[in-house]
Amino acid sequence: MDSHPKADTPPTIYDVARRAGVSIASVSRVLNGRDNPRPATRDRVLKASAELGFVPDGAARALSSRLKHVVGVVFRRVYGTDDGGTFADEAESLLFGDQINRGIEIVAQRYGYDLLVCSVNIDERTLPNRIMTIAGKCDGLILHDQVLSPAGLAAVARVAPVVSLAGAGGGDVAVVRSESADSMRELARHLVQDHGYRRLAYIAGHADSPDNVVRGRSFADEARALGAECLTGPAWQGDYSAAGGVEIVRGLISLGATLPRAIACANDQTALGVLYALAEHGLDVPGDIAVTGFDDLPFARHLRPQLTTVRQPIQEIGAQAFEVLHSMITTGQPASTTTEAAADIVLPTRLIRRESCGCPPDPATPSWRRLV
Amino acid sequence: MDSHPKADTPPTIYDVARRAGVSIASVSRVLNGRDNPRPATRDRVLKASAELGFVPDGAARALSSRLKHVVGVVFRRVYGTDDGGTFADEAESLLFGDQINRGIEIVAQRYGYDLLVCSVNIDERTLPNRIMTIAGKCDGLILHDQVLSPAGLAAVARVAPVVSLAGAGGGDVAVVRSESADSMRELARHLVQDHGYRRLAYIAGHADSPDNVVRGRSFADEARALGAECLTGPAWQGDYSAAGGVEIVRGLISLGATLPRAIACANDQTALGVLYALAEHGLDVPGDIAVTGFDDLPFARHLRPQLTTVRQPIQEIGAQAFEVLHSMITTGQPASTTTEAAADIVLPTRLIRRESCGCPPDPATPSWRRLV
DNA sequence: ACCTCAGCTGTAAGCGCTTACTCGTCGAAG
DNA sequence: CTTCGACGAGTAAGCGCTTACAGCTGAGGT
Repeated sequence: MDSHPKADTPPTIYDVARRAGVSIASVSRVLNGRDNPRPATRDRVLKASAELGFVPDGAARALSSRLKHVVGVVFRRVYGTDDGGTFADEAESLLFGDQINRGIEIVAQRYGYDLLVCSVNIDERTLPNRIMTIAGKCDGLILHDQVLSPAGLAAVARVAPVVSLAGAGGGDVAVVRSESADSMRELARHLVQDHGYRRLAYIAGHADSPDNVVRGRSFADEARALGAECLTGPAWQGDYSAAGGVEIVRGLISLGATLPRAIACANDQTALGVLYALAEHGLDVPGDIAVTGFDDLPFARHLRPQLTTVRQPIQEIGAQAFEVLHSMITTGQPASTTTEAAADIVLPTRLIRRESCGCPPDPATPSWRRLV
Repeated sequence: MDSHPKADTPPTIYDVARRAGVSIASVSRVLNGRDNPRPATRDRVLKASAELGFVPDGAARALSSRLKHVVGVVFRRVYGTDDGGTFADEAESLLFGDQINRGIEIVAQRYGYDLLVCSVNIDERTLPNRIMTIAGKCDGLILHDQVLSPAGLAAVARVAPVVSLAGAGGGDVAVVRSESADSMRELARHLVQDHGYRRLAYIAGHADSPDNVVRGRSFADEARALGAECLTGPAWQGDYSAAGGVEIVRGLISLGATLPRAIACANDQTALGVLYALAEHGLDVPGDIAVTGFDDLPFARHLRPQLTTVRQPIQEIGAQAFEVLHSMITTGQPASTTTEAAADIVLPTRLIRRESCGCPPDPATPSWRRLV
């Protein structure tokens, strides 16, 4: 341990070079694992570097190598509509987004990348600017659903490689999403054929979410094709939040509407809200009304009743997103499977039948929420 | 909208300068809001920049200005011990850490900073290296509790300004934490004097967490000073996780030990586990045994019974951490309140009396978890 | 003993941007 | 009408690193 008069400025590669008695090129080579330097040189450099506590400057490295080894991740901060306190902390719950980020991070680390995260409030005025700033600080961006309009997406894509999650893609924007149509059709079949429900409804998510559109249409089409009725429309327009689900059910009930026998929700959170509102009015699920979600977030199987839902490989989505982005970064732009358009990856989903649709409970799922 | 033959390389400040017919210096000045350039020049630059879709390169900017406008945030990824599935997804719940990050982010954005986040697994071999890499990519670091040893902390602090959360500080490492001693003493008084419990226990968190040590000692000392008994020691050594809480209670019960009348836990998560294990054995809380937590995470008031706990201003901790770090970055190192040692900020906490200690329930706290 | 070639190491040219310093220019004061 | 000052704009010097290319050294071939 030596202690040089602790310069006010951190040591640079020059300091290391001087101390080791070599050129900065050699230092760089050693530190980057090139095999040119011979052992003796390598050792001296390593020693000097350690003694100085040298840490290469990321900015300089990035500028020189044209690679920052940083990917930007932008997701929407959820400010749930405050429903009198019940779901006021919904924004604080771990949702979809955080899990995807975890997936991204895990793979990113394997490639030596770090995440520059940025949660935005959708109605921010300066949003485009902020995203551009982020873009300047990383090699590529992964944008969650609902953070930018297709036009905005295209604009960003002109600046850096972009992967959009479950959002609108096209142009140079790659997309990673999960299958929605088949599983929603399967859900409709399950509800209509297996349980015999004839009157269904679909509570939509954000109207401009491609995923939501597909889910709603597939579900409704299949249900109707099987001779069942499926309510949709403005009265069933949610916003992916639990509060939204509560709103809709309360509204319908207060209007004296006859609720359908089964309600399929655009996502688990909405289903959570629906479950709450239904319980509030003494309605039994699935006895009186069946409810289903989409996502299969961890809490889905801890609810009472356990939520029937469609499982998305959430972390896998993040992982895939990074893989795609990484290939775009290294190969230069669009990175596609084989064609020359941007990639569009669709991950498989699976219908998870639990109690809320009317199926028997799974005794193998313990839960403290069922006990306390 | 024009579309130049889309160069394979993004436009630089030179391209903008050429297009606007000015020097790069002027472009830089305009883009950085200096007021020198006169309106006419400014407009031409802005126009050219917009047409080209120019976004300044963060690395170059950082290298030149010596400021990256990025702060690194490192926190521990929780891989809860798998308790047979019940708490297997504990790691996936939004906990303490995420909320702090939110707080950091909010303030950081105000200063034009972005977050480079990195969740680490504590037993990672390459941890020090990875943190050093992160350090090279940002202007300063905020390290959550339990990610680095004091020695490791000191090492990183030699490379960049560091703020440690609720962890060990000292040297050049600033610390932001919340008050623990007073509130734990108050809790002890409440349990002993208000409720009349004579046999208490404290389930500890990680033994090397300064916060944990203070909490435990304060609680035990006060309880004993009031003539009550307070169990501590190896049998009560938890690890801040729900699974840990379950473990301890189960162990004690299976050993046929007589449980104390009240159990104070190092944090809410541990309390959650304790509640679970107690319910598992048909014990009533607070009827048979009172249980308290620390943190006041959102779920605390949704439990049945509602959890009595000590509220930490979680987001505020993050916000303060950024403020401190920011001043360290701008003023150069240690940034302290007045002295010349690194800052040590202590935020106030508050005892929240709810049901689990024996107090009457608060009817004003609605909760879907209490309904479903 | 000389030449060749291979393998290290050093030299230097940027990477894209900020900014001190210099140079013009134009308006106002003398 | 000359001189000075203020201010806008250009020039160029880095910021700390990577890397192509040049230079040097010694081993092996003839």
